[in-house]
Amino acid sequence: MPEKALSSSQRAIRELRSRIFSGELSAGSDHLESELADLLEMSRTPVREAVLTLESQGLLEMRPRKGVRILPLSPEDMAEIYDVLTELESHAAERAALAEYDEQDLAALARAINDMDAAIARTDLDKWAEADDRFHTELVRLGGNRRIQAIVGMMSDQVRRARTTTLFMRPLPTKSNEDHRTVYQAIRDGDAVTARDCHRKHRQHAKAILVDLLGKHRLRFL
Amino acid sequence: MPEKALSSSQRAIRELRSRIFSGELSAGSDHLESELADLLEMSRTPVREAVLTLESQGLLEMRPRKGVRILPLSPEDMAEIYDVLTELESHAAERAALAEYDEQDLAALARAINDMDAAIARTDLDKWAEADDRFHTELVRLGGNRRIQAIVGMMSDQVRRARTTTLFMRPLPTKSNEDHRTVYQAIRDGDAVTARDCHRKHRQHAKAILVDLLGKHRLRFL
DNA sequence: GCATTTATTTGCGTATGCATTAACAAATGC
DNA sequence: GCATTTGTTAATGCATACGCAAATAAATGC
Repeated sequence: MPEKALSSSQRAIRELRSRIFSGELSAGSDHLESELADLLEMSRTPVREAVLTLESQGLLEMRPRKGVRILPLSPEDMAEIYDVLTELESHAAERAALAEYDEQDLAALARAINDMDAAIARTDLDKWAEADDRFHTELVRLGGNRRIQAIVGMMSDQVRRARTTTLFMRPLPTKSNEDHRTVYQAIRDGDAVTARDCHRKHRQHAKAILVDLLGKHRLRFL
Repeated sequence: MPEKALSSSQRAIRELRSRIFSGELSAGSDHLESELADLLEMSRTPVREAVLTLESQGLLEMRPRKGVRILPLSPEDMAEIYDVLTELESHAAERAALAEYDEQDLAALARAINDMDAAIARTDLDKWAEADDRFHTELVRLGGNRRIQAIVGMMSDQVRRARTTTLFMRPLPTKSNEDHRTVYQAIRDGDAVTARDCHRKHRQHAKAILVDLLGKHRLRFL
């Protein structure tokens, strides 16, 4: 229960991330270090450390004398990110299938799938997105490669911002969950090839839909 | 020619990296921030910023009151890294094949292959390793995905340390260059599937050899 | 003699101040 | 009137300083 006592730098990272995702710090905007320090009610030092970290994660960019710039994502960026996610997640799916997990181990995965079904039935897109996130995170975790987990985590963060915008522009992702179930069964049955290929197609499909959507709506930046 | 004037933080990053790769800062060793500051002849602040960056790149770890620890790489770590490299590089190979490059564009790739042949003929393993690096870097560059370039760059850095040790324990990589040529030809001919699959097998093979080597020599950490 | 508590040291986290440098504006020369 | 130069401002990069928390050593009680 003494869950407190997070260092200012860590808080700065969390706060800045959250404000970037919420749009409070919008993409493309410039901010001074001192401005961010005021905003978070701490001094420049921890803010600077947080900004350094977030810069190396590709969320923003420090430009001397210009301020900190929240990086906008172009459709090309989204395509790049989806390609990385596609390759690394399908590898994770393959590995998960080879790991001989039992249903117990896969419970979280199954729950995420069910939650998505439930959310779709209620047309609750936010809940669906949350469960979808959970599915992918859990899948990668089951893959067992911690470097992949870290990379996918970073890339997913960047996608998350875009999803807020695009989620309500696309048709209900009803078919998506069929893919999830197939991947789940393949993992449970130890069918590595199917797990890999199916998840790969799933992600490639998602990428195609997104890129198409961005093109249709002339969304050059997010 | 006024190529100078690099910020202290940037210098700290370069210096620390170089000293980590050279072994001057050996894996597993602990160092105080102030100690590193003395070593680089600057104050703690830029060192701290550099350490933050290198930590997010997985080269070291900050442990409060314990100092910064140069992370050792276990065989499991190497396996993880190779899996990431395998997936992302084969994607790059696929994309490069689809990009319709002409021989002009692929000149650097061809040169790297020839340099490897030459190095093998002279049994110059260092030169071979350098050219091999060049081949993979160029391949990923041709793939066109900048995020993949960044990730592969980071992972390759980590492998580099291990390679210094293992390079002289393995047989001459004569067969390796056949793979490189096949990939090259597939890219030139626009054969994406072959480029992808062949490079994938190439990397998986390299991983197997390395892991086997580490196991044989009981190298638990590098 | 061992354990628990207290004191001391040591290193990190954060703040603050100063120096440096780039951007912008104004002024002067052509 | 335009360009080049100089001056001013403002934001960053870096260093120093301080407080706090943790690890270790010392000391006291049992």
